[in-house]
Amino acid sequence: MLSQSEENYLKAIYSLELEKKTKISTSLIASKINTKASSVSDMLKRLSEKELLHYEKYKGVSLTGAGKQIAVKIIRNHRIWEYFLVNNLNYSWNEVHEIAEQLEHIKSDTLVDRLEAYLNFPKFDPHGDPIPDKDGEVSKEQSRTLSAVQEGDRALLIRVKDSSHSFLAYLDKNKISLNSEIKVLAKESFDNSMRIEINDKQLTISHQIATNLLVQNKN
Amino acid sequence: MLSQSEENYLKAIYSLELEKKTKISTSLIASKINTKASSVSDMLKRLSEKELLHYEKYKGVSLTGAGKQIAVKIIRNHRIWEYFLVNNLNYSWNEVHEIAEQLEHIKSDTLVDRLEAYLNFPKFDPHGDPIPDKDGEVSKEQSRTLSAVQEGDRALLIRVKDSSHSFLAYLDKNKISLNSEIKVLAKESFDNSMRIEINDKQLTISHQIATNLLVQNKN
DNA sequence: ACCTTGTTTTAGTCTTGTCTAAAAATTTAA
DNA sequence: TTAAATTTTTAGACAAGACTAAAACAAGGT
Repeated sequence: MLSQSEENYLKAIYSLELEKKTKISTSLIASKINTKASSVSDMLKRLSEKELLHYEKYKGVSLTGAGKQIAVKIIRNHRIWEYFLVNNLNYSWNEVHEIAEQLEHIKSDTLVDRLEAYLNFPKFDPHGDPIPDKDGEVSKEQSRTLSAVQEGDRALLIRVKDSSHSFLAYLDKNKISLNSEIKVLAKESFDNSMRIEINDKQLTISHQIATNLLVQNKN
Repeated sequence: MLSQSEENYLKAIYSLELEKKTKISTSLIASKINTKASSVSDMLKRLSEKELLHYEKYKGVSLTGAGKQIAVKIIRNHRIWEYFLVNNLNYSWNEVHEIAEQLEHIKSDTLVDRLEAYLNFPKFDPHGDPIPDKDGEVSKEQSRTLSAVQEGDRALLIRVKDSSHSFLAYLDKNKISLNSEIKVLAKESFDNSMRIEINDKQLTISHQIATNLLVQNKN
């Protein structure tokens, strides 16, 4: 049985492996989970003894199959709990992260599966992130960032890349919500900002914002 | 912010204060939470520094107001989560304890209150134990143990004193469930066992069992 | 190849919570 | 009211997980 701390390391390493294509370094992990490189070093040793990751001193790490499986399970737990908090307990999408960070570590062979069934097997969490099924399979949807959309085109906002409180609060303030249609009115080539229309309102957003919004083609 | 361990000590001491009228000793706490007296001694020192209990060496402990408040909050959390697990996720009453032991420690100012509202403010958990409200108030119902019921009388089973897995499994096996009417057919004065009728079945139960079943008068 | 810089690891310390063994205090009992 | 038995506390160790400071290593530039 793993500790919460160990689970958090696996989760962090997993998501780093997805976002960076390179080997994962000690300091990268340290900055991800807000700790010191020396602490990470200690933990990597422990996790590699448990065969949850491959670790060669100074060479970086990669998760083993077993490690990946646990990481996905924790992410699954997290997203299902977030769905519950937003849909059933009326939390808004920027309030749920801290609570789900705790709930994801509850140890039970059946709890999350039953919760998932109770919620009718949701496919995506409140931020549009896909919920892995019991076997860790993720239903892949093809999406691209809003910044890749051509001038004049329309697209459907289906997911946010950044789930930080401040980003979500910005979106709420500007009435940008999932499943809204976005039309790209103009792109400024100088700074890559863009003018968009969403829910009948016009708005200028920076490149930073646009790369954190994931969209699908309108069907 | 308290650790889970600290919260568990407070909870244990609180329930000992309710069941025993005497001062609570180190070894009593140790046996309640399955640890060693020396560990308890250490923890009592820490908790009394935090003003959560009164502690004089060799003299036993009692909770302060602040300590009691925290203990009640944890118990409230526990019972609301148990209610959710049984009523919404279809767990049976003997499966929920371990999971609720974890869920009760989730830190959030709003989570349990919202869950309580979602569940429509239940007054009792699946074992018939009363759920304290937000301010720690418990709606007191008057009950007595089944063993106090006179021969020939009827009563309503409203609560179980022992929530151990084995006791609950025994009750399930014998189709004894909350809110069933029980008629006391005969009492054996030699060993205080009794013959009862419940749900149209007759059954002989030991004194031990009878003292763990709490009943109310039939109205 | 060598030096400088930056990253990673090691060594040693701290805290929380546990344990065992031994000492101190209390209670019981003769 | 002393001695014996029991309970409680202290002392010292250990494990997990974090930190700081120092040492070891890797890499890039010259």
